[in-house]
Amino acid sequence: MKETDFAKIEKKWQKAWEDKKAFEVKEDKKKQKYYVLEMFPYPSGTGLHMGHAHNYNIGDIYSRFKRMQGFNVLHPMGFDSFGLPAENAAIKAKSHPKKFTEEAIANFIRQMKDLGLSYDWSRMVETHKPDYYRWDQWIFLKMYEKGLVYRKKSPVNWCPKCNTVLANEQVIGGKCWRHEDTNVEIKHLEQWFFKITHYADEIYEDLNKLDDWPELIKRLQRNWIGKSEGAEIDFIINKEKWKIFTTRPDTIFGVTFLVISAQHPRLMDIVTSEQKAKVQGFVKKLHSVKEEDLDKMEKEGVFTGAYASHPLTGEKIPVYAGNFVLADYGSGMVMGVPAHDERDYEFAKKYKLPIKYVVKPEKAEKIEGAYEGVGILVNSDSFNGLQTAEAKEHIIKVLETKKLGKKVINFRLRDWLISRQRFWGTPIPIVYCDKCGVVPVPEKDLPIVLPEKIEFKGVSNPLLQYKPFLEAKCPNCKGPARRETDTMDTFVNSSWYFLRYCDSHNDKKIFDSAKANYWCPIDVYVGGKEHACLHLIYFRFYTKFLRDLGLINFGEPARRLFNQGFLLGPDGERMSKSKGNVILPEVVSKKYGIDVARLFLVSIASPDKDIMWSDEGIDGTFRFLKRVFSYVSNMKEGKTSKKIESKIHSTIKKITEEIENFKYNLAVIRLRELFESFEHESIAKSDFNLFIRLLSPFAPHLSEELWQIIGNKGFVSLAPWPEADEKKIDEKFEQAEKSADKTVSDILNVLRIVDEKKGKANKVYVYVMPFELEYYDSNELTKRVGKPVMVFSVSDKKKHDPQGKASKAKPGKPGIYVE
RNA sequence: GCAGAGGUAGCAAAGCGGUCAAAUGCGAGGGACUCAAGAUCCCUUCCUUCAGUAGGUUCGGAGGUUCGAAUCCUCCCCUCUGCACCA
Repeated sequence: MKETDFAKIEKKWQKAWEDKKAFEVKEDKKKQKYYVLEMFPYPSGTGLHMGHAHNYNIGDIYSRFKRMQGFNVLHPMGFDSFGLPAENAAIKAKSHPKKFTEEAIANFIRQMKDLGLSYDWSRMVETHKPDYYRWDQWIFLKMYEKGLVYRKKSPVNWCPKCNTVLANEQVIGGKCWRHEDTNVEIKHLEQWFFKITHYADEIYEDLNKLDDWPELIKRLQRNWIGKSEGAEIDFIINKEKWKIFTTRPDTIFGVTFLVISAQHPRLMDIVTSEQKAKVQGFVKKLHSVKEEDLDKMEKEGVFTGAYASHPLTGEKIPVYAGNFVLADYGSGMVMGVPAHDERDYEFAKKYKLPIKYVVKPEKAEKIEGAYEGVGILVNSDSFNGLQTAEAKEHIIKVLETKKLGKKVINFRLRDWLISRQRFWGTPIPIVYCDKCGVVPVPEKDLPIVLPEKIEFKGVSNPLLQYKPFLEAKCPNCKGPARRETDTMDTFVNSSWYFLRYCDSHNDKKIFDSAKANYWCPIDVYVGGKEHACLHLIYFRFYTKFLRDLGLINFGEPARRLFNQGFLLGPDGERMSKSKGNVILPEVVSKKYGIDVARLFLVSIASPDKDIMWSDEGIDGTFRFLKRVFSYVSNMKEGKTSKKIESKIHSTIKKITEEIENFKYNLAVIRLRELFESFEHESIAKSDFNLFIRLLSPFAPHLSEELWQIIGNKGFVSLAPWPEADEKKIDEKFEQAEKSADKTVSDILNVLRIVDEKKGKANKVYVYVMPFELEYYDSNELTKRVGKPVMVFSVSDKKKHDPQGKASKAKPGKPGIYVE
């Protein structure tokens, strides 16, 4: 077999699948649906590399498996085609991003088809097309209607390289998510926000329902959303109520100071004239600190001169301005309980403020510093003796009756800033009218289309200078108005694409609800964990919003999430062009065929682990598949045996479970073991048919070819998945197989020793227990040992056994004689 | 600092209370085939021993639970990945 043949076979079947539309699906009430989705890619100009292939392969295996199991499998693909790289390329080439994007998409599609992925291409979505993004705009208007969109001037994250603002989620450790080396700057701008916080609680709580999501992702999301239950308590400063937020209302009797954020907009309202200069100096000093050093800063504060009165004791409590209190979380002011909070303790020590213990641990412990645990209240008036949890309830209740506080839940999650000062994104459907102000574009005027004739000259958004786009009529008064030039964050596009796949050509509606409800939610969603706090939060938010609009009847987009590991280059580094370690599918495909690569990728390790490409490793997979082909071309139809049937059915059982749990690596090992048994034993054609079906999800093209060679009709990709027949599985055959392996090595060991001591032996006699006779096949042993092997039962009177070796036989360990 | 994941034979990677000296692949070595090489096939690959199927020491380190631990518990060391003052 020539090495290039695999590639040729693959082309043949890719064409056949396409011609027969093998993977296109329709809603079918009679069949159970199954929706497998891989996160769609941004079509980058550099094309698709083996890392992408790995990702899609994982989803493809699953969808092929489910399809064979008889499910009506939706497995679509599309492109997240708005984004900066295309725009930057356009600026450089003085061209249009559409050109770059569509070239890149064409390239991606070609590459994906070469991978033999079983997509229903008829459902493809491309987010840069007006027939897609008009629905982004439509959703924007719906959110606007529901009060979930607002415009606000606020401090926002600005990436100087992207020349645009970023959402909180796109700032990673103070750097831009696209530019690891670029610090994000803070700018004060008027921007559009989606009120994702409206759903904060539900997004948080519903994580509990997502049993089949990785714990890691759920934990990251919980962390990001940061739900804290506590109380808002009023302290009176200058006869005015000032709120603080605390999760520990039970420690209220331990308050010895308050700290207001140095960035608090109303800070100066409470500062006394004597302290004014000091406070101003402090605030000024803070502003001079660079953004990156902010978190390394020591806790510092300055007395404001003001005193608050304690809501329960009436005590006078000093108010400090502090650098460690966040202005935009809670109310921007906190109570200081140094006895029970590490930070407050540090602060109190520094400024010599009193420390008052009000919670005593239940078990006697020596307290040093702050005690943050739970316990029994002391020094707390009528609340003494209560446990932390009950104390919280009681104190809140008392505060509520006095109208000095209430129970509240705070979230760390902020609203989603969606404005981007860039061209290549979904235009925000808003106009600004001198008379009417901010006016949303009516639905009937959608889509607001990005101009095609526009020129790309500089770095800033060209829409700002492009009059045909800029000049609009006010939908209200029909007077002149100016169009919004900011576009939407690309994560908007990817937040609902999975729904559009269900009805991707609908030009009347965003999608047909019945269709979406049939296919969704996604049954298995495959993608990287880097989206834990980005896409995977946004699309959960969108799903809840669209449900509340009445468009869909479910609130979670994906039942199960699978995070695949990264494919690293042969050097163990992330693949990148600059490192020169990129593995391209087309290169590998030419040498081995793509099925070899696909099978190899899932053989290396469990798909959720990071794996390293190895040029030697793939040879092993190549050898295996070549062996299968040469086996078929020399195959003699024989008779099946109970032994081989047992092996087949236990393999079916295990592989089915292993694929179900994404343990592809183990499934592949089982397949190889099964095949090895075939090489040792006589099998029937039907046995081999079962093997091809098991192989098919992993090596789909080659399996089709084998299927055909063996004389089957139709696609093996659409053949039913084998069912394990438990009755045919017999443990003793597994045991026998192990014993045979052991016997082979024992025989060879004896032969070696005899060779050394007495010279060559040429015949081998094996004495087995009578009931084991059927497990030892002399043909098989002869083949493996390379010398004629005779198998006798120990009870056989006519056996050849001059040295009485038969007496050494034990169950599973036959006696051996050589001469 | 806090939280999580992990450390298994030359490498990669399964195993997660007995059936474990530990699947599988790669690499390495031996053999068969061949004039030879390659391909292919068979075998070996922790150490010792040997007409055999035995013994010894292993699964980051140190203890512990158990008749029995790579697998469970405690402490320690190392690696990775998140969150970094959210009150």
